Amino acid sequence: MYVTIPNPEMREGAPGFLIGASCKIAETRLKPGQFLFFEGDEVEWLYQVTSGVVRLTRMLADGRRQVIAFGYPGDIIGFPADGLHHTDCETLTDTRLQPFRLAHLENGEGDPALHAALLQAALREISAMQDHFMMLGRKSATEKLASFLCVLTERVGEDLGAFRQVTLPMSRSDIADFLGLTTETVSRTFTQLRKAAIIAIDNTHTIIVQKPAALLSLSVGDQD
Amino acid sequence: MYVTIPNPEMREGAPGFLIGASCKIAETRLKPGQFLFFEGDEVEWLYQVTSGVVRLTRMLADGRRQVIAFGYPGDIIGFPADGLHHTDCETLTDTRLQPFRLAHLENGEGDPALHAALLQAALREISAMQDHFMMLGRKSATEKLASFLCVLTERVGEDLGAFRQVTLPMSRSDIADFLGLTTETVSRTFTQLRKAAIIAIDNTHTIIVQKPAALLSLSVGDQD
DNA sequence: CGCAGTGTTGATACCCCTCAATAGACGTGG
DNA sequence: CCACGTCTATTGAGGGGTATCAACACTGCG
Repeated sequence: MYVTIPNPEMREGAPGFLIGASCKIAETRLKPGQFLFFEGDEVEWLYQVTSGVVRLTRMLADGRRQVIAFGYPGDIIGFPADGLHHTDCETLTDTRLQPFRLAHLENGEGDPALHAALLQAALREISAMQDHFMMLGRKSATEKLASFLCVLTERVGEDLGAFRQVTLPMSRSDIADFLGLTTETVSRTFTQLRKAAIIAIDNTHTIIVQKPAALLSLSVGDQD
Repeated sequence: MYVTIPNPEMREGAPGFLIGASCKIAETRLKPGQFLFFEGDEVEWLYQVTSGVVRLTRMLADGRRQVIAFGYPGDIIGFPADGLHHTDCETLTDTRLQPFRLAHLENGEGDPALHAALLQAALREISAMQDHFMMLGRKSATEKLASFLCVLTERVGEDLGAFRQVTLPMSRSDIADFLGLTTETVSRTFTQLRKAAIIAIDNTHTIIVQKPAALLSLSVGDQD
């Protein structure tokens, strides 16, 4: 999931869950902090997140890290290049995953609907990553964090009477490495949004959006 | 083409040219500055660049632009999401393109080899974009430009006795919008590399790499 | 020759990073 | 239940890298 350009109509749409008839493989269950695969591993399975959240990361030789994406329910992860994983994948919460054979993407294996769904997921991934380019290359810290919160609130937020609440299972440094910022800047930007009464911070990992419209404005750079 | 992480072994490899038996559609020829498609257009064709260079861009409402990729010979462009293009595509030079029906990616249409090749191209695209995330999110201006020049030199550079020469058909502002910088910073960084005698600038669009090793060092942040 | 577009260079501002200290959250063990 | 240590998050001070604004040079073309 690339948390980038807020869109009230949710262009991407939740891909829905693929319960192909030919899918007889049992769901995988993982506890927080477990690794599903590492960069360089051979790809045998794709996974659709059923519940929970995972984090895809890539490292530079000198230790700099980039969080490539967060995987939320409905997202399909594990697409290979040249047969190999090019990211690490770690769970952030209790997570359930539905595995699919890579062959289902590559040749369908007798389930054209599943094949088509996996291919569409890969293509949507490309488009979503393009949004994220814009985020990383062209947006300010405030725009980045506002976009991040907008999209997450829209997709996984819970209604709370007048407001909307969203749980952030990832650390500040995960958010920073996703948005191309430092933890300090992320923290300061949270504080700034809180002081502007746009959000409230119930606890570190629970955000209440008090002014969704203002947050959306900030995310597209209307003002700052 | 995502010009990102220099790799002497060229992990991605040139995808090679797909001259599927079932491909009877004539090559498309375009002059510089022509548009192949726009964001929002319906996707009917994928294209493999045969010769020339194209530029894929995406715009923000306020005019900020992100160059998503440059398409060099061998690259396949035009992957849709939800049936639509999500970038504009403009030629930078005289360009020849081999069109492929989208259906060849979606269901093979009787040519499994072509189907597989197009799918692998899409998957490699995902991996290459992940490299570009690292570039946009975590690299300095010098590292960005050095990486850019390293990869381009490796892939489309010409031997010139002891040195290597590369032609840059794109403008400084195209490079800036690709790397998440301003034209001024790109220009200054070029000057800095020239003054360090790492590159020579024959003319604006022709670079001679005098110290490839030094350029590679800069690209991975060994020193600065 | 003159003009427009592109690229370079300079001066300055400011956003974000870096380094550092403090505060808060969480788990463990007494 | 509290004391303690560790890890994460917040806040502060200061500096650096890149953007911004502006002027000038270069190139191509009518």
